[in-house]
Amino acid sequence: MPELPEVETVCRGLEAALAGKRITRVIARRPDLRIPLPEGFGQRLTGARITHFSRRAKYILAALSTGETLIIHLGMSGRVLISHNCAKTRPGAFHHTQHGPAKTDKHDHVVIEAEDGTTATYNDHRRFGLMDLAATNEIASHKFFKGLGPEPLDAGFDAATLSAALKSKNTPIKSALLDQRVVAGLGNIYVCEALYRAGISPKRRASTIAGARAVRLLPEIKAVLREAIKAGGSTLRDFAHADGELGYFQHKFRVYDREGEPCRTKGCKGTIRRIVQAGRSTFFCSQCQR
DNA sequence: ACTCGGTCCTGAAGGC
DNA sequence: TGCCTTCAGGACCGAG
Repeated sequence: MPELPEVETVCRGLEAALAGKRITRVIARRPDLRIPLPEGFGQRLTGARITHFSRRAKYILAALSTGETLIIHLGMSGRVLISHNCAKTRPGAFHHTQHGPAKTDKHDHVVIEAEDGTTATYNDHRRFGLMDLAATNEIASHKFFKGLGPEPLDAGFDAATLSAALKSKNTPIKSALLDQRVVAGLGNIYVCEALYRAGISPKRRASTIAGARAVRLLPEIKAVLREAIKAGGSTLRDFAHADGELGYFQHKFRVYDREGEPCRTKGCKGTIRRIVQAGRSTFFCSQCQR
């Protein structure tokens, strides 16, 4: 389930592997991802040089020398597998990058090959992900991006900003934080984790978070994201986590997927509960989250 | 304008 | 053992 930290990790892996290189070949085995690949997808990419990769919310943006930007969303099962033509730089930890030609998985939907033989293979068994191409100077007004809220790790995202966004919201805070218009990039896991760290009940109305509770919540959102990026990034040097895995951070979940297990807050006798909010699982401790 | 539920997809896991 | 059902999730879309 790639959320902001996983997407950031994949993005850094792509930057290290492909930035500055020219695309020499594109294979679109399966054009029907969540939305169809754009018209002329392969032709528009082939020959282009990738200037750099960046991330906005859960989207990866690859700026191209052609004036277009390749937009990638990993959905919930999307991965990017990187393989190098040179055996010495091959990570080896992943079966997809063993010696010889990489084995083609039936969910390898798009393969992008660079001039030096480096390939990035987009694999997505549920096809919730997507790729699109748009003019770089129109990205900000592109439908995927125009309604997005602030980046949670930007310095400008402070308690006052969060407060203002929550003030008029009548949904539970859990749902509000999943709303990409409020803050961009959070998903189910990190919302649960941030609320737990801040000691705030996911059931509480978002409007009641504005003010003092937002001051408490804001640094926890930033902290959990930074820690998760660090966990992903720590294994990035060998590109092992350019594939969207959760890195080692999944072992650090304090509430997510821990239903029935004891709360880890010191002195708390609570048990982690699971409830469903807006069709999504929420994990929390009703003892120390108020 | 705002909120909610349904939808897409398929592999994993649980039930009988 | 094996079939069937259910669940997971991000973002969009339509209904209320």
